[in-house]
Amino acid sequence: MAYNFTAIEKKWQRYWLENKTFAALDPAEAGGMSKAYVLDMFPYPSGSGLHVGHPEGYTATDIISRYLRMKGVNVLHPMGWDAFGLPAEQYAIKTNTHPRQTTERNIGNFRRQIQMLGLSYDWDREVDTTDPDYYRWTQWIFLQLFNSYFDPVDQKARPIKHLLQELMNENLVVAPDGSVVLNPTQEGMESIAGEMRIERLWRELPADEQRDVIDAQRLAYMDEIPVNWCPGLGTVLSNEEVIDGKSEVGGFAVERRPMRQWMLRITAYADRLLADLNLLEWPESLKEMQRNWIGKSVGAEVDFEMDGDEDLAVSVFTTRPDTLYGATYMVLAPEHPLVDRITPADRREAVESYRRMIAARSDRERMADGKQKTGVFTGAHAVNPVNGEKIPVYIADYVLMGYGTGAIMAVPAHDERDFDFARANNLPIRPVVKPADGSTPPADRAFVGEGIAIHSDVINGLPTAQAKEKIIAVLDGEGTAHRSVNYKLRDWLFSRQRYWGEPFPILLDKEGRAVAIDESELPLRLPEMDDFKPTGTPEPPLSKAADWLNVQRDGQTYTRETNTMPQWAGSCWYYLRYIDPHNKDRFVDPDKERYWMPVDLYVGGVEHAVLHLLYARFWHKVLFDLGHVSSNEPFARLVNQGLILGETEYHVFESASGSPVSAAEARNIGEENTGSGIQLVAYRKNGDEKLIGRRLDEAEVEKVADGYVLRDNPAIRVDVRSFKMSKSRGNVVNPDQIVGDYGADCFRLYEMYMGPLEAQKPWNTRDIVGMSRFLNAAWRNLVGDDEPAGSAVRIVDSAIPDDLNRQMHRTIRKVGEDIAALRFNTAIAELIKLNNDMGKLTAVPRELAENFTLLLAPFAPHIAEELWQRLGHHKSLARRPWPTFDESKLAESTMELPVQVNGKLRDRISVPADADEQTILAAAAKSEKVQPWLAGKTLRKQLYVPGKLVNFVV
RNA sequence: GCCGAGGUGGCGAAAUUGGCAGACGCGCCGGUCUUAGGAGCCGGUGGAGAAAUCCGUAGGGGUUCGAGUCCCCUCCUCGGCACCA
Repeated sequence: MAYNFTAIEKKWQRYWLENKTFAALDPAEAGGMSKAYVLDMFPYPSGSGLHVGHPEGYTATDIISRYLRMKGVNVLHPMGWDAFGLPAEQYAIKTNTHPRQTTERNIGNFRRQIQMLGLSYDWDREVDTTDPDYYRWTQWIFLQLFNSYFDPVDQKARPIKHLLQELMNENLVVAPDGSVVLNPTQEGMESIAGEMRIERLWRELPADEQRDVIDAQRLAYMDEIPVNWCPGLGTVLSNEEVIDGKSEVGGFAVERRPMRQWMLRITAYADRLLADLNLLEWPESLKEMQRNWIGKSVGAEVDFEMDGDEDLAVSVFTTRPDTLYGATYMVLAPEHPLVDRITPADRREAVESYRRMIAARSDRERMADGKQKTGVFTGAHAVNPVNGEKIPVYIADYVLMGYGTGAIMAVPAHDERDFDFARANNLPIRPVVKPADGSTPPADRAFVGEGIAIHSDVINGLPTAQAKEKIIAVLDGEGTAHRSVNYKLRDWLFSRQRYWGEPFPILLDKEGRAVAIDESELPLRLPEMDDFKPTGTPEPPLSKAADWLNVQRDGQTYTRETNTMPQWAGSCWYYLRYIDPHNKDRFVDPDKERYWMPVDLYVGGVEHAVLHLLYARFWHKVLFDLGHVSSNEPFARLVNQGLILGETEYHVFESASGSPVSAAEARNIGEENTGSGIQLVAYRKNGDEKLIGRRLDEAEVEKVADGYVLRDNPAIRVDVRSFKMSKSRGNVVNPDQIVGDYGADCFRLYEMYMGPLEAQKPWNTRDIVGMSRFLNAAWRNLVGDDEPAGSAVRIVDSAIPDDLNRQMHRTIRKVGEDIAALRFNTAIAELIKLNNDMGKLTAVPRELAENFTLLLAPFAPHIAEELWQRLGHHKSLARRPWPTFDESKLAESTMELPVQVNGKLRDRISVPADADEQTILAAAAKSEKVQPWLAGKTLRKQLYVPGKLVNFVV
């Protein structure tokens, strides 16, 4: 009879909640216990509920947490809700319910689903980013950003007060562009300072300008810049939220338009965010994604004077200053501000029409064009500072305004893009670098590698690295170039024109300048509104909250900032709040923070690589600089769980007429939403004919040598693959269903047994039964078939047979090692093996039964607790000592050794474990199966690898 | 195109330092109990072969007594980036 998992699981889930079994101890109570902070990426509680992908990571961290508790470690293992955000609000609008209601309902459903899996969270530490007691501190951290600036000398954030002081005591001065620079007179530059002095002292500035200067230095600042405006969502989006020119949420079109927005100065931290990746135990691929996103490139900015306008120079950014002599033209981004100034009257028409053409094209169309490079001559010429040569200036959309200086020197001989453009416009191509190995580079494309400088005057003969150094030094001396570093990373666009987010703790005066509200006024609550819909314009919904909007302070009228923070704000620091979730005075108590941080293990999906994980690291570093946290990085070790795909599907391609086409004949296989759901589509090789995939039943296909074919038409190859689970594809597996049918313990085991945690793997419901059989067999082994309630009839107080004792110790070792290394699949395999062996006994010795139960507990906690109780214990096993293994019990008295002849296996011999090499070789040579292979041959060598094998070479 | 990860039975996967390829689970085959089996139990299961034996870790080459594992080349799959100067 199968064990009653439903009753058992309910019973123990209630027990754990009522007894607060998994409460983490505060440092004061923990004594000498070591700590472990084991964290899951908290979910966005969507309306569709938990997905089978969520419990994969949650179960992994749960196993670790339960294991560590049994090892006597103080474990912090919390869960919460990232509950602000677009989907809840979109849903609220669609159904005309307040997002607060839908969010509460979704959280309730998520909590129920997560608790039904028996995960050992400390529920007293649950956080919800939409709770005013939580977002009060999100707003507080925003004020920290607002009241700080980045000190470029020390490379760290400091309070804005410090900046003010430095300006007032004239260590810093204000440059013409409003930026803050070191006072040259403080730098031993008095001699030239007199004539160069264009910077101004703080006290010389009018009050308004003083405020502008300070505001421009803040880590949270307002700026009017071109942003990603998404009319479909009625909000702007950050670069990270735009994928292929469309919104990541909903897939709506995004357009560039200038808007005044809150920005966070993450670029100031680019270097530290990049360098500190080396301190982290994270997957290499994920670190690489962050490196790519930060996109550091080291080079030089070089000034090119404009021919005929001595006052005007255009600065270009290049990573290859060693190729300056090969620059045969210059290109500005079409929207570059100097274009109007340099374009002579007779070229205006051509330039303007090109710009109009570019503006009408979407990013998509631009990208689709690939190597087709367009552009027009401006009519102006620039002077190359290395040789005085006059080169034509073009505008072309392959140069981006947003990167570097928005202008390049074009070296077609050594840059692919410049090469393509030069070819298309008949511009000269002049090689100035030759390969170091003396080979001749192909003439039909650019040679982009490093080499030796040629035709380059002062740097002739130098290898690339040295040539770069020297040319920068020479030009720097002439004042026409300087070393420069550029990043792809942009400042973080931090405003959203939506209702369901944290309000900014900011007031705007009549001139639109920002004033922070006092910390004592936090939290600044979202106003209750019946109409929270987007306005259809960039004006945020909060502007409709008339009572809330206007504020009187000191006789002045202010309006509140009506933008809200983006979804990522709350998740930037939630791991800190878990440490001290009910603190009314601080966002986290410093002693507790020091005890628990950094997070020892963080598990979540790779989709957060450049959003959450980069933003959170940035906030953490700011908090660190300001002395609010003790750690430089928040997440010491991070693991990405692999995606769980839907069940494997078989498709045959069919032409429009319905006749089958072999998958071998298909190209560009992809998915398309055809209105009747998502379909697999492809095109016929050597043609444009569109093919549609038709889903097949497993029985209709057959495996052949190197693939699958139609059973009744083996000439037709079949497409076999697993798809990402999605509602529109209809292949989503619901955890409620699985837990109902098989129980939570079985579900947990199956998810962990599918394969390595990090691997992407297809779901296969049919396989679950294996884990169900395992649990039922374990139950039968210990409890028996028709047990009286509460008993464990198959337990005896006798010694464990030798071979089983050895197996038990082996299992204790293997399971412990595997859990520590997150190899849950092989740990479970070992438990199954031990259980299979126990099944051969007529009764199970108590020690074996108890150890097995404890080893099983992290994986299948409900059945383990029940078995533990039936074994006569009255308290939960959650903090029982983890079994220990005895090295001496692992040793066998005899060992079986393979015997090879010329590396091929011929026999296995059994010898005493302590036999010496001579004895073993002699025994091996005598083996009947080995003899024929040695007969008549000369024995050239005999090898004995201790404990491993014997090999004869003949 | 560039970067990263990977390719092992019908399927999911194992395999410390190079040392018995396929642990464990699914499926499948045979047996058993049963009024019944989509339950349980026992046995088998990489391919070919009656067997001896041979062949087998994407393909090709190499190093080695010995290669899934190390080196070189090629192919394929997945993920990321993609005019970033």
